[in-house]
Amino acid sequence: MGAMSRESDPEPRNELTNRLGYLLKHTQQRLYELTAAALEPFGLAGRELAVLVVLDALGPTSQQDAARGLGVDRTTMVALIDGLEAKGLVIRRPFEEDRRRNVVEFTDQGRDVYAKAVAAGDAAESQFLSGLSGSEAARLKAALRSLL
Amino acid sequence: MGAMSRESDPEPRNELTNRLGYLLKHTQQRLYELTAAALEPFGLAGRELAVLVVLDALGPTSQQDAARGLGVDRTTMVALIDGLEAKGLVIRRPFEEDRRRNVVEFTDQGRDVYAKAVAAGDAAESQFLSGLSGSEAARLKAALRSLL
DNA sequence: TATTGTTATACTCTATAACTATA
DNA sequence: TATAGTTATAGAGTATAACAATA
Repeated sequence: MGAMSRESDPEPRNELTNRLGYLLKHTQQRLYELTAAALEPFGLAGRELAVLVVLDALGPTSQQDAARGLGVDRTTMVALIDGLEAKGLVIRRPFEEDRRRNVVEFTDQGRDVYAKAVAAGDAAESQFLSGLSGSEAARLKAALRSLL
Repeated sequence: MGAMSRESDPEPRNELTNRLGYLLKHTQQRLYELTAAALEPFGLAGRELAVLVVLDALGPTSQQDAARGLGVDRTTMVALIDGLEAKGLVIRRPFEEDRRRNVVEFTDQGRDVYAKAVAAGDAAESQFLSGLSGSEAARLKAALRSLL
């Protein structure tokens, strides 16, 4: 068995799995795939649910603030809101006190879909974390939070 | 202070920071930026170092196996090896026992740059983790590893 | 028939620059 | 002068499809 005979052993990775960058990237990717599958019945992408979570957290909000809350550029938020609005989940309203801004808020349908989608997302997250104990999962989140 | 006055409070995020997907994506992104800065003096991108780590872990390897080890498609690996070969860090050799394959291996310069770059990458990772205790950091890695 | 490397191509996600309107 | 939203555009990073050489 020389070094060229690894085709029967696709995952040695002893070194890679000690690298934080590798671990973060691949866990993120796997959770993203799980979440995408869980959200598919609602016609929502993972990042669309993230926008709705921000809107829910902030209440009726300008696109700029929503973008800041999500950590993306405001030009990126335009396209995200376009998509959510096309699906009838949010609406843009003019903001009278500062007419440069829009107010973005849920539609009734949006609230309904959001409630179901966020539950499905949470279930996917729980399933993803099912190999960890409750306190291990909590410590994982706490550690990540403190790194940000 | 209505909901539209958040421009002075760019990071409420009480809900977002409880979502694992958000935490993973953003910690990954921040570490990636730190690592990219640390590797810049060596003319290496973060994912190029990752390829070199795989090559180091596997020894002289086919492109296909390197791709599997990194979790990318083999067509993606072609471009990555192209870049590393153009920088003189690795070479492709024909593999006589199976002439469909290349053997990819380090050049002398590649070994040298790799040693320095991986040290710089490790330093960036340590700095990123400096807010955690040693055992917290170890538990974080262990938790991520067990999720994969 | 299956696999390796390659190319051409396209898709997703994101940002930068420039514009309009408002402040 | 500065900010909010928008558009056009471009750049990463990635994958799919199709091909030649080889097994």
